Amino acid sequence: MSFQPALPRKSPRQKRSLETVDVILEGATRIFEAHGHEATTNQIADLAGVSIGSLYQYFPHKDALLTALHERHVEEVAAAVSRALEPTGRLSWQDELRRAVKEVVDIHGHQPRLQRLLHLEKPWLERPAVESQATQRMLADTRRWLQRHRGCLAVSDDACVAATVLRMVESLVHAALLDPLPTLNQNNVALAASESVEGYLTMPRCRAQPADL
Amino acid sequence: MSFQPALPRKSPRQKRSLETVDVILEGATRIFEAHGHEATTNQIADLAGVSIGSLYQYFPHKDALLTALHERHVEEVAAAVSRALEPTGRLSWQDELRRAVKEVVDIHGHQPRLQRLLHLEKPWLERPAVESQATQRMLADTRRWLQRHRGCLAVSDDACVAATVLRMVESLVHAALLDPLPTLNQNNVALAASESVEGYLTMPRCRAQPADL
Amino acid sequence: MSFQPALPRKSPRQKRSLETVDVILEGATRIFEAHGHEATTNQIADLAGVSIGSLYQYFPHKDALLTALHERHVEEVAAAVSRALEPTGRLSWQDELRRAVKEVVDIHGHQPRLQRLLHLEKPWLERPAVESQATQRMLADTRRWLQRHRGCLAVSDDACVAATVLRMVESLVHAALLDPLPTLNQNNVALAASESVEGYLTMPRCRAQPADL
Amino acid sequence: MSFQPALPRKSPRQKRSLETVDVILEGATRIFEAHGHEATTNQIADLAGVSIGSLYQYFPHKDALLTALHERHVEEVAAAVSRALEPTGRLSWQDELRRAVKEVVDIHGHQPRLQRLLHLEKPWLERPAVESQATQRMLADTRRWLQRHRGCLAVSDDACVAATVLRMVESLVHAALLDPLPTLNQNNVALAASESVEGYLTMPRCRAQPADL
DNA sequence: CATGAATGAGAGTTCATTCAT
DNA sequence: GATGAATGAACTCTCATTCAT
Repeated sequence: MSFQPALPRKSPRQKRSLETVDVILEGATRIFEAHGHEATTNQIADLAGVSIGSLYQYFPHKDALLTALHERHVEEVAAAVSRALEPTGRLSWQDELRRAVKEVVDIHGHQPRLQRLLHLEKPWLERPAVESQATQRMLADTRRWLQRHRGCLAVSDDACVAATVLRMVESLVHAALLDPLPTLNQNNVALAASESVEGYLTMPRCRAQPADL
Repeated sequence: MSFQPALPRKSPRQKRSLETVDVILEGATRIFEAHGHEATTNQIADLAGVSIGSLYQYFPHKDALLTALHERHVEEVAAAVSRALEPTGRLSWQDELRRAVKEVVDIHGHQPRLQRLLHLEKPWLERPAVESQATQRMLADTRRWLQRHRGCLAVSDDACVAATVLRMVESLVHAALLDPLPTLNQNNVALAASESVEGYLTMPRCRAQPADL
Repeated sequence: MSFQPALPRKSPRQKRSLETVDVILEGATRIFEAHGHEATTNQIADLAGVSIGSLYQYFPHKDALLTALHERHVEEVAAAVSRALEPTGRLSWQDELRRAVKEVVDIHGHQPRLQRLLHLEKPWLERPAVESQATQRMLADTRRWLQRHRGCLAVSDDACVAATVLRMVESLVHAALLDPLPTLNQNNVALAASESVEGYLTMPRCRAQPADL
Repeated sequence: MSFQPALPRKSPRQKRSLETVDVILEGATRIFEAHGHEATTNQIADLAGVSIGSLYQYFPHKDALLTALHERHVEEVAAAVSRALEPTGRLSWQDELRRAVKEVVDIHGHQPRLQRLLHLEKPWLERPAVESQATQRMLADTRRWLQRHRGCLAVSDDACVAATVLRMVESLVHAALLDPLPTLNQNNVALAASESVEGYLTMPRCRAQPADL
């Protein structure tokens, strides 16, 4: 996965630089996961075995670390979704869906606290191009998948449904992993999410609008 | 709605005290909404028009403010859901559902950033009893509603479905308000959420488990 | 023991007032002993079962509490010394001395931390008249005792020797109680102090001054 | 005198760091002497001409400054005593004693208020190893001195007598410097202390225990 | 390029004291 | 007189960031 830190002070062109960036992000992952937003840049540099000065060589400020981690995460999810929704020919649309959901659940299981942080801090981070690109890719992949199965699904507004589906999965997964209820936790999110989406995609689309809301 | 601040240093017994607590939480709401976790206790006290000392007389530390705000929010949502899901006789289950979703959307529309903050910090706040009580109440209300409409819905595992439904609504609403996509934003969350839930509740429950995931 | 608080805002003329003052000083003793200078006026008022406002009715500021406690202590020591050094006729001067030392040790054993605080903060407290009076009394008592035993002791400069003797006892007792060494602690201060004084009082007074210091 | 700050956050490895530590302790000495425990970490940093951040890089909290100063003081006294009690061959034991006492008096004359503060806080400071080592050294030096003069002194329990002697000197010096009486002040402590010790060391050791105390 | 000592604005919090009730 | 809610100056300590070495 080719990766560029957000607004890097200096582009890591040499091999050692790339390793340094990696080692820093590794440390950042661990420290943010452990301490949330309280994590300090010095802790991160220490854990990474790098001087604080070097850290600031590659990341101009603390949020750049989160931005970079967020990019990585989005890329990872987008890649997984892309893979899972590729046409197989062998699987039913339901199974393809479940496969995709399972991938997403797995990815989010690793660093729940960091995920939460990324997810919720997002609006205040500088959004690098790569982020929306990945999002666009996921939306496009999902739309293609919907179209491929248009026979079974009878969905009219592709774009809107794709967005809703992605959000449903993302949201339920985040919620279940980070704030589990006795009856909705890590073990059954995947099922619940898949079922929700299936239900949503197969519901009768034609209904009367509600009367007096 | 009877309200108790989390772990108050000194329980406010006199009328003046209660007003002080209220005015502080009012200020906290506004400042947290404006500045997120960067909000300063001094800013809050200032906006509330009380001295910083008074703030600390009722809230032993900054997080206690968030805890109290969280309680209030949970109570508010629970009350709204309870109200919306009450038997009407006049409305279809779909309309009752939409009414409830709309309430939830409205509540979350007020202070989106604060909501996000509460959501982010929640797992590290001291959870007061009232919180889980409200959650329990919502779950119970939802189960009762499911049972009332069991004719149309044919749901087997009440508890699990109720939790999933609540989570779907909460999650989609949060996501759409706080990280809107072009095709899934404030204007159509309510619809998308209602549709998702409807789909989920009406999907054919009997299916073979997937083969090779 | 008739007692007047230092600079009382209002003289406690009525019985209830006297009780209040007493109860406050009781609380102050316990809190200062437990927390040293960190003790807060609110803690003291709480423990005394009195409102903070009432405390300030009788003691215009925090140090006034220490001043009052110091007075009480000095009075107590002076009274004990006075009693112990009274002519008995039955006891040798050594035994009278030991009796006095023992009294002093006993008094200081009660609240060592408070004693230390009083002793070391003393120069920054406002010295009420009663304090130096008590000190004068002790010095006078000691001089009288020296004179009574002048046959055995052959002391020339009464005043200076009396001061030194008092200081030796006070100092050794404080040091041994508050910063005990393995070989000089609560159990043997009394003996060590008595011996020191005995040695001092019986040493040959006529000596050449040191040569080249 | 090799010196280590108490529990340093970061051990100063470079020359610059060592200078910083020194300059901070210099400032701390002056400010504590001037203001007692009211001294402010910011005042100290200011006077030292370093930022408050630097201060906290080497001293994890305010008390660590006192701990470090205490160490320095103890080391200084121990070194002085050691030097003064070294065998000379030329001087009588009385003169050696007086020389030692004079050294101790001189050291304590420099920052009386700081000495007092150290003495007051001592039991609540974290005692670094160096402290008790210095104390042990002083005790050992004193015992050796006692033994060297055992011909004149006929002391049986070395350890106990050494502790008592050290305490006598320390205590009298503190008392006279910090709470002088008209007849026992800076000018004659040295004499009074020496005399006390002489008397103590030459008193007849064999006595009957007191009858009825 | 790497290092890590230095920076300092500003955060959270305390507590002696006042004064309206 | 008694109460205790209110005050706010002042404190300790943190941590993102810089820059001389």
